[in-house]
Amino acid sequence: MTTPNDNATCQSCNQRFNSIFCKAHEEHVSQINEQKVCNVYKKGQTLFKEGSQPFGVFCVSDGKIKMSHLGDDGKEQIIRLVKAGDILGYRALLSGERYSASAEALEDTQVCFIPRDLFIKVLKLDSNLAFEMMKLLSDELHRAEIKLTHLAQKPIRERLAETLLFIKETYGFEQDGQTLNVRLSREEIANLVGTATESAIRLLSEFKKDGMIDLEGKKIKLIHQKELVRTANIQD
Amino acid sequence: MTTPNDNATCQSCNQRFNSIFCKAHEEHVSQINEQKVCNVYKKGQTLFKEGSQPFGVFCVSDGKIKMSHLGDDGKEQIIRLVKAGDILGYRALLSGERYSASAEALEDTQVCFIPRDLFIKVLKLDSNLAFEMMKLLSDELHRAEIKLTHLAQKPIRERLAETLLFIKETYGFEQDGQTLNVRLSREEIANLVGTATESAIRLLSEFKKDGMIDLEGKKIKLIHQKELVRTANIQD
DNA sequence: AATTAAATATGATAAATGTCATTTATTTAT
DNA sequence: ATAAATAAATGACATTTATCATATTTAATT
Repeated sequence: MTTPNDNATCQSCNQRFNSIFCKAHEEHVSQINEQKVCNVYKKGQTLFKEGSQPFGVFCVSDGKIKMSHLGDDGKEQIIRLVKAGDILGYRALLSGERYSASAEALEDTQVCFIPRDLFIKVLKLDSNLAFEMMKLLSDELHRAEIKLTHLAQKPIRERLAETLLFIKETYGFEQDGQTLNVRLSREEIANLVGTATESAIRLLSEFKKDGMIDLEGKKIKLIHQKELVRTANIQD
Repeated sequence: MTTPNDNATCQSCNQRFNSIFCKAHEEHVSQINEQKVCNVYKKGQTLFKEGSQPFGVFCVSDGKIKMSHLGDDGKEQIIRLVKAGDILGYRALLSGERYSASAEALEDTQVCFIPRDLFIKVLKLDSNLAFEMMKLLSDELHRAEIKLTHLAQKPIRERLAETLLFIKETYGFEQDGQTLNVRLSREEIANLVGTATESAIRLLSEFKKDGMIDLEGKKIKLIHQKELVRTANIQD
């Protein structure tokens, strides 16, 4: 939580026009405002767990969250990185299923909870919101399909480079314009890439040796982005 | 096209209540009926190509279609199997992007085309349809995320078994109750699993030797499903 | 500050999977 | 029906990646 956020009301929320609610009718926003329940999750805290019942959606006003599946052998696969302005928990809700992923705060995070019935009601009344929701789902589906293809076809080196660039796209840089604005363990990076922790560590070291990145504890600097892009070998 | 289908009108279409339009208002169905353009695609024909502009959505009244990405090195990754009652082309349309996948008929297929503006208009007016659409997108997203996790974590043997079961779920069996009701090349099966063609071939032979399946040209019989399920090692 | 625990790093090795080459079978075209 | 082309099968081998062991560094706890 770097930027302080007045999320006393949804109307005055920093993320008001940086969210799925950007085109929602004012009246609906105010209804959401009245029923929302705000909360802070400390780094490492769980918002919800795979297998539990969704009772609404979460709207992030500040902070960072990872969403992940637990694979059969207990290995975590991170499927989404959530940032301020994003909502989460909608997938299971709209499918009418239990959560298929868990959500955990990557840093202290401020979140508002919107109850199920209200969210559904507003979605029904506000076609702008409904279309934004469909666009969000479609975009996520696209991302998932691309990732799926890359997991099937691209070597780990390329996927790691791509992942670093994806983290940058999501969370951006710190003030220095180089350091990724999130702290992830090597294991988390591996679970994002879809590889063994040791392989991720090894390749990060290589990337450093090759002068593409710099490592300092959990800080990762992208010092030669062009080369990273080339390494990622992205066509789409 | 095994079952003959009177798709003269959407109202009388076999798939009327087996599609996303099941809960749509009659009036909207009739509007779609008036503007739809029906078409037959022969086996191997392309409905649309990755990179081209979507002008509407396709609704399958009979037949089978594969949707696939072309990976960077030109290798096909099959991301969806489409059957009668399904719609396709909605992902790109709702994202406002060009197609990110190509669609090709796996057998002679009957399809109706619904123009973009009408589809959007009906989605806007018919909240039941909009919710069905969101559910469809959410379900597809779920599937993609599970697949992504399995690609990252499960060995090919398990993924192949899972794929065979997935084909069964999608297209079912022939009259004998054992033969998968679709003809796919070994290469296509590999591109569904996310592996090299030779690996798919080898493992299919093993499955046969192990008595789980029977192979006869492109016919695949699941003769010991229980064991296949065990091999797939599915937890979710 | 000292101790313990956890995370990161690195080497050695094994296992999984892909690639290439070749044979055999099947399909398609003439 | 025969030839040509394509797909399937199989072996040999190379490459990639995971696993295990261990060392080193960093962070957490007393």
